[in-house]
Amino acid sequence: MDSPRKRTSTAQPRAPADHAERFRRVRDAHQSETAEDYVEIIAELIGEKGEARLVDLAECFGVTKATVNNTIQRLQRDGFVTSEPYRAIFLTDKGRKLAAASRERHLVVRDLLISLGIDPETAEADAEGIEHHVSKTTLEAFRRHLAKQRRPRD
Amino acid sequence: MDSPRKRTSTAQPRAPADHAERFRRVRDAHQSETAEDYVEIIAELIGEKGEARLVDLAECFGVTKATVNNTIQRLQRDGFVTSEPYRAIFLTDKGRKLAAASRERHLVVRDLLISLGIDPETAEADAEGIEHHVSKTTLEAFRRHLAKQRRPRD
DNA sequence: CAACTAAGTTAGCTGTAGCTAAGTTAGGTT
DNA sequence: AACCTAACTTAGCTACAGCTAACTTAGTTG
Ligand SMILES: [Mn+2]
Ligand SMILES: [Mn+2]
Ligand SMILES: [Mn+2]
Ligand SMILES: [Mn+2]
Repeated sequence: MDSPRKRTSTAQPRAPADHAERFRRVRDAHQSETAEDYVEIIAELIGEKGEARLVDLAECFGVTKATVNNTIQRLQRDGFVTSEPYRAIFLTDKGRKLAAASRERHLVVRDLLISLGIDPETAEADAEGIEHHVSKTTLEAFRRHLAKQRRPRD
Repeated sequence: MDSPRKRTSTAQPRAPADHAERFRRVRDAHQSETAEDYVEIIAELIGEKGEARLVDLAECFGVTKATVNNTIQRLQRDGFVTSEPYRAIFLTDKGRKLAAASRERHLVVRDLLISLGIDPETAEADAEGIEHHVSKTTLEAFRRHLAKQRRPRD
């Protein structure tokens, strides 16, 4: 007598306090967040050093190797990476796709912040959190704004 | 032989892959997030209906009453709210302060998104997640941008 | 004033994400 | 070939944040 998951989905005339759906989306974003950051960094490491080792990830995220190990197992379970005991970590196709999209979005968010006059250091830091909450629509708007900036008078 | 918390803090010449600190900040933001959203909504409910009831919060966040109950206990433990069994929930001074700051920031973030041409619906939704990752510096830049927009030629 | 119901509470479960401590393995050095 | 050590794994813990199911209370209503 309590399950809050269903929502009539009939696109009602504007429910009073329709906060719930928004908060649900934020919670969803938090779920995807770890995967997005991991595959992005893994792709980066593979690009830079040829392979992604657990110890590099630990250093990169500022967590212990044990934590990374757990996370990698979850990512493997969810089909983003493959890895055999004591070996490097690889991306699946699904992982590579997510990595590419995440990287793109990350850069757009960072550049947008910079375009608003924020210093690159802060922009990079804030982008790391903001990126996961930027919808397709908003990302598009960010891209448009950047394009406009680049050629002010067209 | 593994604790990743310390960082020499000597402000080194730019460590290679200084990602760690950024991710730490994102994790911190996630910790404060629940408190920020709750006090904001509680303040809103008190403003609108005179009091904030557990059942309203549950509806608002789209979670069960049991979940809200847990959260309120944590918020009480952390000094943001007071509440006695079967009674309404009130904000402490600390809670009211956090609520005011959160609301302010929320509005700035939302308005900034709108000012970039994003529809209010999407802006509101994305702001709900983004707000928690916007630093003081970035918030200031957002405010500046909004001021500039409002009076285009000064 | 009794009874019903909505609101709130409690107990007990799940999964994520972090940690420490202790053990194992792979691969380079001698 | 043996050995060291860094890399990795495992086990076992914590807190947060969600859930269901069952229970209790407060307040309204007949
Ligand atoms: Mn990123
Ligand atoms: Mn990120
Ligand atoms: Mn929020
Ligand atoms: Mn908010």
